[in-house]
Amino acid sequence: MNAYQKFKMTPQRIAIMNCLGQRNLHPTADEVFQAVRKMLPRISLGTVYRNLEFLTGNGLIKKNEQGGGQRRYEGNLEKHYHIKCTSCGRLEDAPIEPFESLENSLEGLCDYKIFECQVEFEGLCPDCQAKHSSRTNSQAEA
Amino acid sequence: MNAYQKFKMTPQRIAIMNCLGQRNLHPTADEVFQAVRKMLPRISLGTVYRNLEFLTGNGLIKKNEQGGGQRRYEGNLEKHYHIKCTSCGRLEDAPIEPFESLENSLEGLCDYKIFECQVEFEGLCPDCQAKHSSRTNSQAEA
DNA sequence: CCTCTTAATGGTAACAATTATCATTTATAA
DNA sequence: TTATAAATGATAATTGTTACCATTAAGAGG
Ligand SMILES: [Mn+2]
Ligand SMILES: [Mn+2]
Ligand SMILES: [Zn+2]
Ligand SMILES: [Zn+2]
Repeated sequence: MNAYQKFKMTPQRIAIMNCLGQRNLHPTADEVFQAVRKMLPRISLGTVYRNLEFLTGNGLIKKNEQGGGQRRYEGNLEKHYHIKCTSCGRLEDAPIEPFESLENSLEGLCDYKIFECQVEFEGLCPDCQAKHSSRTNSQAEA
Repeated sequence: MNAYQKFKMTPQRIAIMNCLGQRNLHPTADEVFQAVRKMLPRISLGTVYRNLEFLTGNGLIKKNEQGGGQRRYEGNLEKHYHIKCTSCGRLEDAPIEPFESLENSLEGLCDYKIFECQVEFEGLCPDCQAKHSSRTNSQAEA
């Protein structure tokens, strides 16, 4: 019995899972809503929020709460780090393995019971670097 | 000339800075508002937001956008990691030094221009551990 | 001291993301 | 079937944040 079948998977939940199935995709609730309503035109945004929460709570997807803006969700359950573009908000998986030593580094150093360690690199994506340098150039020209 | 004096520091801005002066304190905008209005009863929440943004933009304080909930601010400008209690939301500084190797680990591995690396440990604070175990106990008793 | 100019403020309305509510629909099981 | 419970869609409410704008405060000459 696969983990999937332990839960009541309604058509709405399946559609949401499918939308998150691909790797390195981190849509917001509204982006999931827009994608899913192509298959289920009558689905409501509330149902999307409710089920993103349900699926997260049951460990079928992951919620990404970092970043001031909207919450993001993903289907990639493997431990990994993220890179965020501070200019356009783009979020993607970082192409490195998690640091074993980092995860355990607080052992015995504080009274918290640590479960997880979120790592998010911040920088400029290639597109935004291009935009930024072209803007600098045109300013120099003017 | 101290960095402070390069900017017009209104009484409101000074009060906000004072509120953030202590280490290991990460109040939300509203918590800053509540604290500051004890000194300046006529200050408005909009002014607090506006100036938290101003002070962040000028590097006098730091904004903490991680965590789904409210934004948090702090006066501690040194690079450091955080621990967040997933139960009560408490946020504090992690008692370890940043990992040099982590910060540079993406060098040459992606096309982003990386500036920063945010690290946030997640777990249960001592208080919430106590609450949680006492609840478990009373369930066992019942 | 007066103006003039500009920046900052307080108060409030608008906004966007998320959550709550509730009547209706759907699934499950006696 | 009928009964029961869970999930949904539609929409209202809430929350954190931003935008707006008339008023106030601060400087810079004169
Ligand atoms: Mn990811
Ligand atoms: Mn801190
Ligand atoms: Zn970008
Ligand atoms: Zn706690």
